[in-house]
Amino acid sequence: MSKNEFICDCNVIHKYVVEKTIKNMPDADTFNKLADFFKILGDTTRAKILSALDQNEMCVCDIANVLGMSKSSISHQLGTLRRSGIVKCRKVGKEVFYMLDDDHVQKVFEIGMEHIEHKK
Amino acid sequence: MSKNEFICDCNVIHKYVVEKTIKNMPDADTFNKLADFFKILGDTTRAKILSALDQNEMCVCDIANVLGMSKSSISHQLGTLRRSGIVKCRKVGKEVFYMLDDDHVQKVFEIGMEHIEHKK
DNA sequence: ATTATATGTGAATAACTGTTCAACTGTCAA
DNA sequence: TTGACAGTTGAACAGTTATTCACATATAAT
Repeated sequence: MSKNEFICDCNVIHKYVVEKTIKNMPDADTFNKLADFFKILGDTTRAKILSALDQNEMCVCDIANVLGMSKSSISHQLGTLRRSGIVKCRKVGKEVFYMLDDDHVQKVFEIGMEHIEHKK
Repeated sequence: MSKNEFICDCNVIHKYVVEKTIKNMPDADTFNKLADFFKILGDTTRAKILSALDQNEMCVCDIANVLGMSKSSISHQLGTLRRSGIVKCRKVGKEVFYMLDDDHVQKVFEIGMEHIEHKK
């Protein structure tokens, strides 16, 4: 395999490792979904929302009060979380109660916390 | 507690829940660090880099080839990962070999993957 | 010393994202 | 029906970020 078969502007130093690693890499679609999932968690506001919902289901107004932020901002973020399948909601009269859709989120959170603690 | 004690523009509907949740929320610094950690994982390029490094330690050039991207781009991202304490490196002559710093990253990745699979 | 190669980095650009604002929908109560 | 309120949403703005480009640094080989 010559250097010209590679897309990038490098020489190949460790051909075997490169080829083996390429072979074992998940496909692009998986990485996109995975990155999108972590991107959702990678925002302070959304992280706080999820932490709050991990304790109780709550309406938009409650969450806004817990976080000390506007309803609009929270609603936008809840929309993002809902479209990503991370929270779901139920409507009761004028209010909309949000809750975690999935317990994977909780697990990921816990390990993230462990990481933070470990780095202190 | 009157509505005026709250920062946001809402009335409080479920006072008990709000107060209890505020009491149990981790502090702001923790959320910032947690969000920063997930933000790092929430990028396709960095996710691919970490997935590759989970298989082998690799030099910048190898990673660039595995991902089909420029050395410069990869080096920038590795700098970000290094400054976040997620990867570390060792220098051997002209080459710099990168590796995962911490096995928490691997765990988080696995659970993220599970989440993706679960949602299919 | 000079050259080639591996990597790092600052500046610039383009794309993305979170919050605010204003307007809107839908529901309840009078 | 009218008013009040919970929530949603689109547009705009400001801030952030990923990649590219050009150049700088460091090491090895000649």
